[in-house]
Amino acid sequence: MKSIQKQLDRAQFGGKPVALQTIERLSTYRRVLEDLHAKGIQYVYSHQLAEYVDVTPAQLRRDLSAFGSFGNISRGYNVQRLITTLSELLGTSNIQPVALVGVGNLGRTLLSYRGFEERGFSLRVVFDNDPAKIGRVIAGRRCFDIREAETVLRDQPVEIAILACRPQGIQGVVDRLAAAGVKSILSFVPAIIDVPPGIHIEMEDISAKLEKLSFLAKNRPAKPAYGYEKGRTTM
Amino acid sequence: MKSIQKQLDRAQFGGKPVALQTIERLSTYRRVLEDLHAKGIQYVYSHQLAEYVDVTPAQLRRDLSAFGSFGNISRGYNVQRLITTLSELLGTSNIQPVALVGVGNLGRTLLSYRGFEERGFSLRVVFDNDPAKIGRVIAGRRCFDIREAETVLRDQPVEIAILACRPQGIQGVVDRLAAAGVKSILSFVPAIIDVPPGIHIEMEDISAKLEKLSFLAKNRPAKPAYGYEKGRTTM
DNA sequence: CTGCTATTGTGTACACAGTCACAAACCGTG
DNA sequence: CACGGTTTGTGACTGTGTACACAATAGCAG
Ligand SMILES: NC(=O)c1ccc[n+]([C@@H]2O[C@H](COP(=O)([O-])OP(=O)(O)OC[C@H]3O[C@@H](n4cnc5c(N)ncnc54)[C@H](O)[C@@H]3O)[C@@H](O)[C@H]2O)c1
Ligand SMILES: NC(=O)c1ccc[n+]([C@@H]2O[C@H](COP(=O)([O-])OP(=O)(O)OC[C@H]3O[C@@H](n4cnc5c(N)ncnc54)[C@H](O)[C@@H]3O)[C@@H](O)[C@H]2O)c1
Repeated sequence: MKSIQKQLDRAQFGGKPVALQTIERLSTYRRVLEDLHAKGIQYVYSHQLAEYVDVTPAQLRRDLSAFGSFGNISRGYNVQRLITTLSELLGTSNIQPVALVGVGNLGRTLLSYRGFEERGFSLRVVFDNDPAKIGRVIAGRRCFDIREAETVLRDQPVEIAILACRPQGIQGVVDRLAAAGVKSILSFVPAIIDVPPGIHIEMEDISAKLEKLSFLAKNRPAKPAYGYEKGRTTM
Repeated sequence: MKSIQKQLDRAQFGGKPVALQTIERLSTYRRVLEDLHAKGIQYVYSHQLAEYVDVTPAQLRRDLSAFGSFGNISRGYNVQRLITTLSELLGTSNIQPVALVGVGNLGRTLLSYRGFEERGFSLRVVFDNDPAKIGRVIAGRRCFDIREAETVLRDQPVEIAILACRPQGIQGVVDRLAAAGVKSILSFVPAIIDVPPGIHIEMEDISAKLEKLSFLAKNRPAKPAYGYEKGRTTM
């Protein structure tokens, strides 16, 4: 019985290492840019966009510079073009199929959520291990036996999977998905998992986030108003 | 229109600054310790626990040392005692009431989830702004009008709230909660929020995590097998 | 064409999380 | 009682993410 926290703290792009935090900020930039685009704004300066995202302008420019030069030196960044660029970097230019394992309460909620499509993802392939669910159509998707993952994903390959099943036997699920070519996994399951080589697993432990918030609620910085600035949070 | 990513990257404990990542690891330690406890293990060495969590033993000891000295020098850490200590630090020794805003698909899923109780949280107070839901009892909780937040939370104070509502008017919701004494907020809503002073907001943007995973799936490190060790992931 | 202003991209400096390595403390054993 | 073995807690160091500050560049006005 083991587990990890670290697993991979750097990504690669064009041979150069990129901080994972940079990738996470790209999502934020893209979302804010979408809002600006919806407002008809065509160009934006780094200091403007940076203020929206509450990041220093230098941080924003440095983040982008890891992938190339996208700014016009005295017009700033073309909103439309930057959105396209970021989408390409994140791999969401075209809508991307995603697999879901576990069609319980959480799984069904995710299936009926429309927000994913807007961000370039589509929960297309659905698995479970409950005979009562296998073969049935749930939220428009036919539910497959998890044991057939390799077969099903051969016809309809996916790179990303979401885990919303019970902890029991989850290791087998992960190994199966890895064998079927899945590259990345988002897990809502609070269980310890051996990560197969070449796979990246992202944990979404809601209880852990609550614990963090609980700590912060009880250990507030002693001096509430000293150089304090109203912060902002995105998304 | 603004937003943030940073907002607060250090916590405080006893006047000393503590890295936020340390807090997050405490959750992991506690979870693994619970498993060990369930197995009847009474003492554990830092190098053992560290291996389960895939952290260096020094990291583990350093994390704990930010809060005191809990280890017996040649017996290691008392599992039971360390669980208690971590629970106290995280503020989950006694079950803690949490408010939920928005009883839609996601909200109802969270309400019916039993995992929170096991980790020391209880979704007790429920709000919405839909007249069809206000006053009704949903999953055993009576649903209140969000506009009455301040009144309701005066009788039943909570420090933590979860947002599972629509983005529209979310700023008003946050301000109301802050005025009602809420200290920490976990938001599933992909919207830009002005954070009132003294409040901490944690974003849970599932689409952003998928984007990160998409990037990693497409930009895999060039050399798959070079000094590679099978990693582990917890929870 | 020249000078002025404003912005991008980046070399450099800094701060800090994570690692190393060791002194101090404890235990068991002979 | 001494001693080798083992572990904790922590000073010192390193790696790296972020911030600063400036050179290079573009536009524009006169
Ligand atoms: N519901 C929530 O709000 C919530 C919140 C945080 C985390 N989680 C976690 O998400 C997971 C799912 O939660 P839920 O409330 O939907 O549970 P659930 O019991 O309602 O649904 C679980 C589903 O997964 C299926 N399943 C179980 N084992 C499987 C396997 N090995 N392979 C394929 N399918 C399998 C079951 O048949 C069932 O349909 C749990 O691990 C839970 O801890 C849930
Ligand atoms: N459902 C998912 O899987 C999922 C995943 C990620 C993020 N989210 C986000 O979570 C939020 C909720 O998602 P959902 O699928 O449950 O939506 P939903 O429409 O089913 O439910 C939203 C609920 O919030 C209530 N509400 C709206 N505005 C409110 C306000 N100002 N104050 C109080 N209550 C209000 C509505 O009356 C409704 O009951 C959305 O912002 C969504 O983007 C959902």
